[in-house]
Amino acid sequence: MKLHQLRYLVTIVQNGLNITAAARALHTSQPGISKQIRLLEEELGFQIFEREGRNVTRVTAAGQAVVEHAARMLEEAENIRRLSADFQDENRGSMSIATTHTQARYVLPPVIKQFRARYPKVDLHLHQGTSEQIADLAAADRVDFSIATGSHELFPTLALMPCFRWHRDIVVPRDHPLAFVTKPTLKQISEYPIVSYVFSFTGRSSLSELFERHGLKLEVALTARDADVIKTYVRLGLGVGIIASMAYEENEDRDLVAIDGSHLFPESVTWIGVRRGRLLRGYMYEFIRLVAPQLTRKLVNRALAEKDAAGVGAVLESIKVPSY
Amino acid sequence: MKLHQLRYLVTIVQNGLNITAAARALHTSQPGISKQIRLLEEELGFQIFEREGRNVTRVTAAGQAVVEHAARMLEEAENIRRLSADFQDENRGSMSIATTHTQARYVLPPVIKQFRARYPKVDLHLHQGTSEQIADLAAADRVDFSIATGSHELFPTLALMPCFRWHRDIVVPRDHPLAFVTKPTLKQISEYPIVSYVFSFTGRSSLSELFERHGLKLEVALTARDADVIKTYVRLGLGVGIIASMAYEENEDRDLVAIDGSHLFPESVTWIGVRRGRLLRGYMYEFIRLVAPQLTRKLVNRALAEKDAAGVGAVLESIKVPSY
DNA sequence: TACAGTTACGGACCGCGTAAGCATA
DNA sequence: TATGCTTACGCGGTCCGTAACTGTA
Repeated sequence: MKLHQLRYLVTIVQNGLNITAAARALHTSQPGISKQIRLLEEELGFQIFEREGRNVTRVTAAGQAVVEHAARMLEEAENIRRLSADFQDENRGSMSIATTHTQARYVLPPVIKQFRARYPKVDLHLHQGTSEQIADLAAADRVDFSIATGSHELFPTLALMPCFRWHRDIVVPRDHPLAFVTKPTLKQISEYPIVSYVFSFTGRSSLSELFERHGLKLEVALTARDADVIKTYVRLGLGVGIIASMAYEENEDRDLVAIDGSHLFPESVTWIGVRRGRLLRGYMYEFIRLVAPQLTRKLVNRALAEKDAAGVGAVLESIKVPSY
Repeated sequence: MKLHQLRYLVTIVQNGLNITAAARALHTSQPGISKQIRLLEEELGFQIFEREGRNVTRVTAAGQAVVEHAARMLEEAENIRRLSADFQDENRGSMSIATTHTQARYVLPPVIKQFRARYPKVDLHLHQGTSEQIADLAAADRVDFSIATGSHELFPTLALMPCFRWHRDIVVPRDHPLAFVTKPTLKQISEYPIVSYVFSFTGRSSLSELFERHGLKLEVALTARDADVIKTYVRLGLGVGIIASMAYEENEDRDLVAIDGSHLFPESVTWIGVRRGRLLRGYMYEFIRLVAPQLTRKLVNRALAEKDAAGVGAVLESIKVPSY
């Protein structure tokens, strides 16, 4: 049993049992992989893959068990390499983040700016996507961090740590009737068409449900994927915008009025997720602290050492999560 | 980074930083190990060992971290090999048990007999010793199972699972005055010298303390390490014996009377311990069930998957532990 | 006829063991 | 002088890439 045989094995599984694809991913030749897998199967004394003719079609039950142990071994090997990188030059390395539009556009810029100033030699990679795309990247271990809101169930392998709480703002043009109301009611808002996020209208605790529960009719003028688009159409007078409070920018949005909607809409929490059991580079702890000062190195380590989401929850239960 | 380099590394640590000893343990040459360690250090970019002249004297902080990750990798590798063995011939293999005299002499014989009948091709190794010796064997991962009573704190890396509860018996010759008392009091017993286990007189909840709490004087005639010796001296009329209930044998001990002492002395629990995170062979699950039917395969797996003793405790909290 | 995997082969590399060298107690 | 680690070197095994072959959609 060799480490690279195990690496081949899990890469084949990750590539949908396509050996050629695995070979490309590993920058090596396909025959080499085939042979090593055969040797491994020979050594273990049982088939890892079921084959139909020449093609690999399924993982056997025994094979599945091997793959799981192998994956854990490779993860530890990766941890040792990260250790090595940290001891060689703790200021050099790379860091990849998958996140949603709101975080990437409004929350992260000042964080990234500070981080870059402190660690100029760290290569940064930012991937923007939907929750599902972020989950895929995280599941494939293609990113170091995931930063998003809600949807805990999409990220079963990560330790999700709360960064900050935030609420919704109602945004209207300066001359809009609502601009003169300090604490509008749902009923007052329902008199105008709504412009908000697509995902604010799906699932439980959606805007639609909220209005319905109050016996109000909700007229949706437009659903968008990000606050920039929403603000644009609010400016055009299409309706009343409901956006994340972080998305209202004092300077750029002077022509709009943001009204605190925390008395109307449920609070949300932005979390940062790291694959459990991972070893973080020194600068990664610093990055987390820039996003969420309450997440100390010690706390993060304890959370990452937990073996399931429930354990992580227990560790983080008592920490104070600031408002944005 | 190669698997065998990591194996060399942890073996050196296990052998007190003596490379020559590690080479002997690994059945290979000392220069080979030295070289591989140097290569590993070169690859990682930092020293794992501190050296004074030519001798290895300490593990560096970074090295310690590497050793820990490496140990986990090797454990997983071992798990894969065990998987392999199980799929090749699930009835063949080996199994080693470290246990105390009472368990080895009175509890395990019928268990082992059944096990041998079911799995004749499994090599059995039984190591008898004190709690401390058992703990050492378990810590060095030299045995598959530890079976003992009390002293949880000696076994931090094991998952300790309760097998059965047992109490103490008072044993006297058939013609002894106490032989005619069904439910003797501590006071009645204190009128005779006591013959019992060495360890029954040490630590908290010891016999001495028990008698003292009741304002009684305890006269110790003899302390022994096992019940066979105790019974022998009880036969000689040296005093009243206090032994584990399992140690009274209906057939062999007809000349003695055993009086249930559960109303006088605290109850004990015999547990079986397995290193957490280990993969067990099929027959090992069967062995556990022979010792303790309530420990199902599923339950054992859940216990072994926990990451600390507290987690194991939580998993096993609700199971019913039979009396012997 | 593409595509995926196997078989065959030569070259490069690498780990092991032996033997000799060096430092320390 | 014994112990323990390093250096040097040759052998054997192994892993890789290329190329040719086989089976399948």
